[in-house]
Amino acid sequence: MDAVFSNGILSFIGIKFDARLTLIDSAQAFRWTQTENEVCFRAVIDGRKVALVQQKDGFSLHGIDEEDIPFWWSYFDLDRDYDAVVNSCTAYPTAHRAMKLLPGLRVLNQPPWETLLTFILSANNNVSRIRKLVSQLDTFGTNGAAPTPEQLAAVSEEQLRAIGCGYRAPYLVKTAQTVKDGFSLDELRQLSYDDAHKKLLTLSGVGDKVADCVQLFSLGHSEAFPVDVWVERLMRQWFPSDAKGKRAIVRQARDMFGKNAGIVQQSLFHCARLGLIELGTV
DNA sequence: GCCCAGGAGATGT
DNA sequence: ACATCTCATGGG
Repeated sequence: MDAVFSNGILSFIGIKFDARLTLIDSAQAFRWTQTENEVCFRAVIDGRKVALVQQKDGFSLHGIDEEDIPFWWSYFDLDRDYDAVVNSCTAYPTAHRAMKLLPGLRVLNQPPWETLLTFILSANNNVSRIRKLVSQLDTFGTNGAAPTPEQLAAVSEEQLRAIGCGYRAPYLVKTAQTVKDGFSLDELRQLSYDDAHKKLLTLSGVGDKVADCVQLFSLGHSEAFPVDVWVERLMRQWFPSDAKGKRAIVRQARDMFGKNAGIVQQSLFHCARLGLIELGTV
């Protein structure tokens, strides 16, 4: 894979990347919009306004600063060898098949605070509405960026209900206050998966599933295995076991896939949602 | 009108 | 530790 930077444009050539799938359909990020003949994508990530163009053999980022190249390198998870992940799950044919069906799907490393906000909003919600709520929440931020913990802590529960947050409104206010008061999300990167998970559970609106999403999509904890209604169904059908609750399913998946559990989960999730692999109704 | 959505929190056992 | 209920909101 080659990376070339010139005049605010950073191009990655020779890499498998499906922009539509990774940035929008995969439901791991909710800040990207697709425009202009379906090859251009735009977003404000951690205050950085960027445009991404899908190329035949890679993608390019427009309007970025040279000093932010490491940020974007991490964001798009360019250090990970996805072929190695595919090869790591040959013992589980359905997982191997799912990985091969979606070769351009990557797991992003997003800014933790933004990620925490979006997945608190995700609770018992659907993808299209999560995206609208994230967009609405940006009205409390600056220049299209997500509100900072300080900005959000200054917003009332009533204001959040007014834009449609519903019963998640108090969760957002409390967690914003907690982070404003010194809870460090970045420090969680240095902790083990289990220790970071326990700390995340102390935040309002964060349970096992949301914690796993934050760990997988923003803290580099690739062994995190978020179990939502889709993943629970798919695990019971494609990998039958004696696992009773969701916690047991998480343990099962981590036993099967180890450090790659979260990466594999993304492909399984999308194959189920898109119907690429049959998922009956039980 | 009913059921569902990348669930969490409170309560009761 | 586990089951059950409630919590807004919009879309199918």
